[in-house]
Amino acid sequence: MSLDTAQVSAELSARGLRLTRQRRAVLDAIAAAPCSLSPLQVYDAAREQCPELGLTTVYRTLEVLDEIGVLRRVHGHGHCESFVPAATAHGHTVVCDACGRVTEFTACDMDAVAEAAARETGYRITDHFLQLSGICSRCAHSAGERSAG
Amino acid sequence: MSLDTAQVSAELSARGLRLTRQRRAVLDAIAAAPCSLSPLQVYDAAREQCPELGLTTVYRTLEVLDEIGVLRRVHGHGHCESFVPAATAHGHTVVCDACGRVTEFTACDMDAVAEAAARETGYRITDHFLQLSGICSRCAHSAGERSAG
DNA sequence: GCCCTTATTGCAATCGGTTTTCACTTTCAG
DNA sequence: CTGAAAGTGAAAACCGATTGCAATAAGGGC
Repeated sequence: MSLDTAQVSAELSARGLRLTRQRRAVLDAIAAAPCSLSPLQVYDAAREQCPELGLTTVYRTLEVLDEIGVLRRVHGHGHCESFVPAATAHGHTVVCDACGRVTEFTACDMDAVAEAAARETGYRITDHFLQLSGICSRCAHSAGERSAG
Repeated sequence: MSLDTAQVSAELSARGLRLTRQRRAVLDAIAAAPCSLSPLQVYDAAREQCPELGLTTVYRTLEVLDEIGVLRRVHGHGHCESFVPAATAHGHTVVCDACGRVTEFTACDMDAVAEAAARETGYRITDHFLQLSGICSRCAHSAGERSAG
């Protein structure tokens, strides 16, 4: 997914931070994953590229990368916190219940929902957290093949 | 909020479960709270009414009450899991960023959003988690008074 | 009321993820 | 090279959640 190393490096150094080998490994692990990863999963995956990586560093790195907007936190698959690459624009995520794959979508017409909710509750709505779940096309296909064959 | 003891008792006994002093304390604590409570907060609150209540029991009780639909889990205020009384129907929650108050709303036209997401991603959408956040009218008022006065 | 069965409870131990501490290493500017 | 600051890993601390287990309490039958 869209993880431009040069851009990340620029984002970091703009804040006096550095793109280290460990941070690169974390980034690569998340970019390569087909689904969201928990901190522990990031740790496991990134250690294949950087075996001396410590779990502490993973947590710190995830926090940094989330802060600068390179990663996005999602509530995924039983884990309260998992991480995916932040996509281009403001988007939401769909999680596949079968394989855990995370896909972003942008067709988010939440304005109508937010407005209706505001009318009903009297709140001034400032933010929303929306996450859909379902079955991705790949899993739907393989399930179809299995039940058909 | 709508926590009818008699009805809860019926729900429980229909499943061979019992409405104990401890469970009543948990229910009362959540019903009395103006916002969602984490398990630990429930523990603290309920112990005022039932000092010998154990934290273990709180966890087990929350699970039971969630299962029978008396409580609802929400993602609230930094806590991954908090609990509020379940309102009448299928609804979503708005959380006030200022005071933590949780209000349910039913105006949920997610079908359109889900359909758009399905078109865009190819997923078959089966479920959604939506939570809005903002400022409740009470907090909006007090903030307005403060800045105006 | 009493007895019996079974749900329920509290304590203490444990677990697992997260955070902190701290001494050491790396990076970068001068 | 040198110094300052960012970054790191291992171990310990932390903390919420879970589990095992013996004691307790609730509710039905009598």
